[in-house]
Amino acid sequence: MGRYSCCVKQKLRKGLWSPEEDEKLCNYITKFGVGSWSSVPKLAGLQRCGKSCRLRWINYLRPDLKRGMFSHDEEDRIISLHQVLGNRWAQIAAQLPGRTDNEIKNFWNSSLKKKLIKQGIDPNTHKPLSENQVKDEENCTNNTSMLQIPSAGLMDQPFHLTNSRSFNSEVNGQLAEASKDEFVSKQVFDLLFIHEFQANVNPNPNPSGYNSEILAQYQQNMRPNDHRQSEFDGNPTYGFCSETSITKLEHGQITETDFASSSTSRMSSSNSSNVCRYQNTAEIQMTRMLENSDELSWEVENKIGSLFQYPYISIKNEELKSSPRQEREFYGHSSGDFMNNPLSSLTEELNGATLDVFQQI
DNA sequence: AAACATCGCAACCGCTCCAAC
DNA sequence: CGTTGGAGCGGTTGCGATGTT
Repeated sequence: MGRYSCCVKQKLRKGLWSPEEDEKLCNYITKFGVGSWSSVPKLAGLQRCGKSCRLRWINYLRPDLKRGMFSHDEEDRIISLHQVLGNRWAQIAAQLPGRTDNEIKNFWNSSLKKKLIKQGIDPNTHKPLSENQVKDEENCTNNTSMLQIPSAGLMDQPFHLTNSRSFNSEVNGQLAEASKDEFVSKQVFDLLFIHEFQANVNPNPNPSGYNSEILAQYQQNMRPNDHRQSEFDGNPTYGFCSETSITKLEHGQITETDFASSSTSRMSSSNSSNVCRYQNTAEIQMTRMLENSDELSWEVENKIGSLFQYPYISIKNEELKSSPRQEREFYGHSSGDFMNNPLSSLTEELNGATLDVFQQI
């Protein structure tokens, strides 16, 4: 049985918004703020559903929205963030003040994807494409969101996120789809790489997969923070996990460190103490990983590089506004770039370290 | 100039999550 | 503990603008 949209059900207006409707919505929200979206249309005198009003406000009418083309900086950040987050547009948008998830999603699908393919990079995996793949990618627009997570444990069994609700495990070149329940639940994926990474460097690896105790704790303790808290605050968010708690392994126990509430997630201005505090937090994370690791692949290293790059890029943005050349040199994924990172000592430490992780899931 | 193809963006749809009851 | 409704997310669609033949 199909579902009817709320607009159809209530015989409400659909389609493009007229300037008059925009004005009504703007006036209402400016006056009364956003309360319950479902009551907004009625109170604002609009023949629309609340959902439609919400979308119109968020994607178009919000005063803090940036307009116009994406800058080169934004482009780079989207690509880098997508490499880590996949199609989690809302989380990507949270790192780009003034941009909406919809806008970024459209920009990705219409422009960035093609750009990467032209550069010989698979937009899904962010890995180099073979010649045949380049042709295939150019010829067919495969909409499947296949995020290969190139993290350590997935070296032998790469994972593909086919969509946000299921994922595949590739074993010996064969894709075997499994429901999220057969694995560890979507939440674990939502913990993002660092969580995944840490879950797998637990000191008591279970050869059959994730340590069930740790996983249970993950599922119990960890969930992405409500993004609503940061969506409209107007402050740029910094730090990789601004909307996601991050965990530490302490004596086999998982404790929660809320990035959003730490100094790392938000900076009102450039401030060196923020750098230090971030670094401290990162070091806690990384040290714990190192304590439980022996070796890291280049993939893992790159991943970590990407992971810790964002906050620093943000800081650099503030610091290097007057020096576009330096700024430009910093972006990207080369090791040289990362060497300039205050966190570079961490990556140096990772070289030659061993990681006994991600045997399988 | 007209017809057709392609592109980009705004908006919609269907789903999940979660809080309230 | 099940149900309900609101909010939000990601995928998809529709349509106007632009380019090409």
